Amino acid sequence: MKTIKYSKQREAIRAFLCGNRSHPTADEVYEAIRRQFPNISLGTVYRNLNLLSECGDIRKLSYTAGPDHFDYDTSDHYHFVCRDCGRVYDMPSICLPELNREAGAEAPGVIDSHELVFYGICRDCLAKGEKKASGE
Amino acid sequence: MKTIKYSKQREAIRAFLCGNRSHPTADEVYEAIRRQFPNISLGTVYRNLNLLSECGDIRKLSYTAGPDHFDYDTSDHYHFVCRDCGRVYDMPSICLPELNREAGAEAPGVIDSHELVFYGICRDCLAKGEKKASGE
DNA sequence: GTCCCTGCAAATCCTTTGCACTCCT
DNA sequence: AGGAGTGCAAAGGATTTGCAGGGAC
Repeated sequence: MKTIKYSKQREAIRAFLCGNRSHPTADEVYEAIRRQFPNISLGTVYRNLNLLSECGDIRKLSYTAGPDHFDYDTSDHYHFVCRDCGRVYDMPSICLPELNREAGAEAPGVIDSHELVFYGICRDCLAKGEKKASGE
Repeated sequence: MKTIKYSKQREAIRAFLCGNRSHPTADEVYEAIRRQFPNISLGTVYRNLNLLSECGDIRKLSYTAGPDHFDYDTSDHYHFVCRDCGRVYDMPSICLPELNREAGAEAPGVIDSHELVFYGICRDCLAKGEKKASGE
């Protein structure tokens, strides 16, 4: 088991994620932490985000071709991904044990109980799409 | 509406995908088509895959940080993604209208009925993992 | 003092794009 | 002829990695 030493940069990253419910990307974390540590590098942010997710302190969400998102909430919950803007939302309070049982029986492997993702278009992007369509 | 002209490269790509149930990546398509058109370029493969998916002839599956996968089967069905090897599998014959209704009611947007993805570890990778674990 | 962590830059992976040329219609 | 399609190479976004110096223990 690898030893982990204290670093104030890592604690700042952890604290930022903890107080943030929006599943920020590495770049968003970088921009936020930079206000506190102007010299921090993006590489360090990536290294720490990966470290924290390997420890199980946070979850790394790789659900699109775009940038990964990071979630401080490691409890079981599903996500919704907007195909338009790439944002990741929590799927509120949906618990589907019968789904996992039913799906698990036919799946080509073992499904992580909380690794279920719905894809669609979020309300923000729907609103923008309608605005654009009516304007043309 | 943009005019689309015939190209033998595109038809070869379409034919390859049609006869392939494994959701190949652009690179896998490239390697396969190269046997028929040794001078085809990866850029052309990407352009045609995007063109075909814009036409609705195929589906582009962007479910991980790794390479996208392409699916000739455009009918409604769900997918399983292996977090280990990145492969995409079909979820066989699972139809969950009650899931879409229940989930849709609380979702932060409109869910595409067939855009539901289960993440986990596939049987192949489970087998490899066990082999590696027992060997150490 | 040792080893982890950092900042920086270069490298990597996947995908898109600009350009000159070719092929379809 | 006109414009879509091609091959090639360069550019692009996101992430990882190598290295020399700095900090935790």
